[in-house]
Amino acid sequence: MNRARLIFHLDMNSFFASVEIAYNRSLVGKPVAIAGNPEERRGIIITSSYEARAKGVKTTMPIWQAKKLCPSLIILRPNGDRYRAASKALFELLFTYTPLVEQVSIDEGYLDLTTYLHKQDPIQLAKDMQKRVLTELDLPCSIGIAPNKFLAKMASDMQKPNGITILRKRDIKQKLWPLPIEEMHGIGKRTVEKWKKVDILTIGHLALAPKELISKKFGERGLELKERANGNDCRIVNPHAYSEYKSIGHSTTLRKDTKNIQVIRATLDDLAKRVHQRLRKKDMFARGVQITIRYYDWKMITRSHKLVNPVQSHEDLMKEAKALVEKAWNGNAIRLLGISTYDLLEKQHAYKQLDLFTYTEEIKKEEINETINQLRERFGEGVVQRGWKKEEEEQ
DNA sequence: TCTGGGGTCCTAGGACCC
DNA sequence: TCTGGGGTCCTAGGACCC
Repeated sequence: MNRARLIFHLDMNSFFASVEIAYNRSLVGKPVAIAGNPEERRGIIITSSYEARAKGVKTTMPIWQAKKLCPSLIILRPNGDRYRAASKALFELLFTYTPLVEQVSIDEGYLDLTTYLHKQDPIQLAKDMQKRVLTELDLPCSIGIAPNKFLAKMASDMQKPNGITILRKRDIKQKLWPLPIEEMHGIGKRTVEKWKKVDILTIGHLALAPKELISKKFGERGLELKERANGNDCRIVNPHAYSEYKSIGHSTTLRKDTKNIQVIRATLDDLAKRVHQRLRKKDMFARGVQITIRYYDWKMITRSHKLVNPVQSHEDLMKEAKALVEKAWNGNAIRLLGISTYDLLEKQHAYKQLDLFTYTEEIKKEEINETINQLRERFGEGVVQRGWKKEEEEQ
């Protein structure tokens, strides 16, 4: 049988807020929140420090509501460059332990330390890692230690901030199964009620539920979750997973819901420009374009289109997006617009593909010319010309 | 004054081909 | 007159996560 693995899940604690506090030590111990434009309606809480959370401030809460709960709340605009720089430093640090680091998002990742760790105590190793992140980057984190990704993820959530939690398979009955079903990673608030309806209220209920019931009500996905609830998860730690972009897009909530075609067009143009800039920066082309419309009533639709030739330019993206929006828009007031690209190709592959296209066109032309020459040789100029003429007429 | 913006993955139906 | 089944691609929608 396979040897048991040793997987760490490292999760930064209120990452954006912690980075801001690391930059400005006068914020230490204060309720800090990161939020979008406070003057506009898109001003929602993105994340907040533990002092703010203690007052009830939560992610996605509108600013005015957070202020009501915590009048002394210090609100900061997000500073993406800072967070990306901190994230880069974090993962560089993690890579000093093992090359088997899989970044999952800007602030969390898995490490496979199975071969790295011969005799060393995993808890000691985690303590060392956590201490280095804290002293070298001024940032707090929690670490989960387990034989697989799912258990490591659940473990890192159990103690925050600055926790280290070990979750062995033999611990799951006691530590994992009592948790309410909504705390299971992979079960969101949209399906909680569906689980509860069949009397699955805890992770333990899921683990012990009859396979037939799960399969019937929740399909393949449900069976997979049941396996995980039993502590089984054989997904590997893949260091390349994060860099392989599957889609690149932008979306924006408009200042006001609108039916104004000029506003819609200008917004699309801006989105197309930004998507183009990101594609160009990554040297990528897209073979698919998708638009998103969210209406005033929160109803959302998407329309997508596959392309024969990969695109990257602002103009091409705008052309595709505009056509999709014009076709899909039902005339109701629009709240949000988005453009996304998918089926991405790196530049050299895109060129290869374009070249191949040109190449086959060339071959076709050559073949046709050759045929004409052969006809000329056999029948003389007149016949050939009549032949071409005839074809044109038919078309 | 309810509810951002970046993503991934899964499902289901229809078209089309063999 | 009736009429299989599998595979792939495309599209739309939705759940979920950070």
